[in-house]
Amino acid sequence: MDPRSVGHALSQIADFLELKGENRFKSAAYRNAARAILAVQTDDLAPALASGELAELKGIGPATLSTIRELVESGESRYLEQLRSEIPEGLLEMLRVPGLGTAKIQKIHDALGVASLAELEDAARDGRLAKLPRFGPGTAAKILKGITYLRENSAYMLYPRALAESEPVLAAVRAHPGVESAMLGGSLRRRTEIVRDIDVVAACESPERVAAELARAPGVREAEARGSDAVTIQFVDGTVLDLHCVPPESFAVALWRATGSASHEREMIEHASSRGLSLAGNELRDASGARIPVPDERTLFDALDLAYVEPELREGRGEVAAASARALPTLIETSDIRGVLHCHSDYSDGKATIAEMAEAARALGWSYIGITDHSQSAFYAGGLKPDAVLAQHEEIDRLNSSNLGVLVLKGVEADILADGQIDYDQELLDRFDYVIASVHSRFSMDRETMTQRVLRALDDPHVTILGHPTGRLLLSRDAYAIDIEAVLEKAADKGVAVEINADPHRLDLDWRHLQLAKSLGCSFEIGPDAHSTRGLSNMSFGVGIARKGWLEASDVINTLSATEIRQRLRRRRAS
DNA sequence: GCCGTTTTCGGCCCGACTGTTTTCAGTCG
Repeated sequence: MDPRSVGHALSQIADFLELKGENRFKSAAYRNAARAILAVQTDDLAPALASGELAELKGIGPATLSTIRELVESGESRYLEQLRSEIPEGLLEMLRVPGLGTAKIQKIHDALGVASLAELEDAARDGRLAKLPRFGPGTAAKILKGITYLRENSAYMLYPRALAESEPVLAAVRAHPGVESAMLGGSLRRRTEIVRDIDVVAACESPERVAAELARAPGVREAEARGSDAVTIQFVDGTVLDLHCVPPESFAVALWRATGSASHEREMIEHASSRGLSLAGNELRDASGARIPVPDERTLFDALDLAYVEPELREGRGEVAAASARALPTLIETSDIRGVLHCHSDYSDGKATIAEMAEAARALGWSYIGITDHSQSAFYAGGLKPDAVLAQHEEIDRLNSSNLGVLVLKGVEADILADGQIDYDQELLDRFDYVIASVHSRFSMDRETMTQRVLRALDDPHVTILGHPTGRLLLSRDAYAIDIEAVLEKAADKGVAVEINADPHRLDLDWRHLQLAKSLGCSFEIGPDAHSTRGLSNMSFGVGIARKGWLEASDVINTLSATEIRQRLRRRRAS
C-alpha cells in the first residue's frame, strides 16, 4: 500500500477520535503518524515496514505501527472500521465545513441529532442552530456560507490529483481494441489549477460502439450519452470522464474542441469566419463548404494562418490575436529552471535535513537551492528564533565548503507582521542571502489595511521575493482581500520578485494576474515551497502556471545560473 | 498515543480572532 492511502486512513482515525471527544493528544498522535508516513518516499510501504524503517520514524509508536501494518498487509484497519460503525460518516463531512470544528459538531449532533451536511443545512436555515447555547445568527450564517463553499468546490480536484486519476482512465481507453489513439483534453490539458472532469478524445473507426462499450466498463457507476459521439461516465469513486469518440479524420479538431476553453473556441471560430472559413462540429470547411483535411492540431492553426497556440494559453486572453500577429511568447519550460529558492528544512516544519534537500536538488539537475525556513512568529510551523538562524547559517557554511555539487543559499520565509514589519530585526536580516516575505496570519483584514501592510513590507530593502502574494488555498480558502495591482506595481518598482508558489494547493500568484504583473515590469520566482525532498517536484506545477500566464524563461529569476542569482540577490539588497 | 527522559509519567505550539457573551469557548494558522 502507498503512503497516501495509509496516511489518509490514519487521518480519518484522527478525525473520528476528535469527533468522539477522545483525548486530543491521541488524535494528534494519529495525525502525526499520518504526516510521518506521507513523508516516506516510496510507492509501496511493504519493504520499509519489513525492514523496520517505519518503526524507527518519529511519531510512530506501537499502536500506530500496528494499524499501519494491518493496512499494508490487508488493505484495511479494524480500528478504523470500528470507529466508522460508531460515528456517522456525515460528521466527518461536517468537519470539512470552514468554521466548524469537532466541538461544535459534537454539540450540534448531541442537541439536534444532526448527522449529515443536508441536515446541518436545514438546521441552519430553520433557526434551530442559532438557538443553541453560544451559537447565534452569525454562527448559523457562517456555517451556511461554509456549506455553500464546500458544495461549490467539492466537485473539483486539485490538478495533481486529477492528473493522477486521469492516467488509469486514459490507459483503459487506449487499451480498448477499437481505439486507435487517445489524448487528454479539457482543463487538464490546459493545466488549470483545479479540474472538474477528465476529458479524453479517442479516435476510433466505430465511435458509437466504442463509446457504448466503454460506458459499460468495470467500475462505472453510471453513464449518460451526450450527443452521438460523447458520453459522460461516472466511476464508483466519483471520478467523472467526458469521453469523446470520433472517427480518425475528425480527431484533431475534436481534440482542439475538447481542450477548450469555451472563450478560446469562440475566438477561433470568429477568426475562422473572418477568413471565410468555418469551424463547426469537428470539421473545418472552406467558403465553398468543402472539408479541409486536418490531420493534426498544428495543421488547424496553419490553415487559419495562426501560430500554434500551446494548450496552456487557450483561455481567450488574447492568444488568437497574438498568434495571428506571430507575437506569442516562447513559454518557459521546466528544463529552463536552474535552481530553487523556496524550500523548508527540518529546522522549521520541513521533513528533510538541509543536506538531504541539497542532495535532492542536485539530483534534479539544479545548481542551487535556497533554504527558507519560517521566521520566529510562525510558532505553528516551528519558526526559527535568532540563535537557531545563526546555527543554521553555520551548518550551511559547512555544507558549502564540503563539495556538495550544489550551492546552498541562506534564505528565510519571514512573516509579514500585522503592521507590515518583517519578522526579524534589521541586523539579523542582513545575514541572509535573501528574504521571502509572506503573510501567514491575520487574513481577514480589510482590503485597505492588508494592502498597506504588504506595501510596507516591500519597503524593507531586505525583501527579495513576495511569497504566495494572495494567500489562497485552493478549494479551501479564498485569497485575502488585497489591491493586487497596487502590490504588483510596487514590487516592480522596488525590484522585488513576485512568487509563483508551486505548491498545488496554492499556485499563487494566480496565472490570471501574471500578464498584468509582467506588463507592470515584475520579475518572478517559481518556488516549490517544498517541505520534503519530494516537495521539490512541485516545480512542474509552478512552471505550468507560469506558462498559463504567458511567462518566458527570462521573466523568472530562478532560470538564472548560480553566479547570476547571487548577483541578482545582492543587487536588490544594495538598491 | 508518542516522546523523552531529570526512565515509566508529565507534557504535548500558542496567540489572535470571531461571535458569542458580558467573560470565554471554539477555530484557525
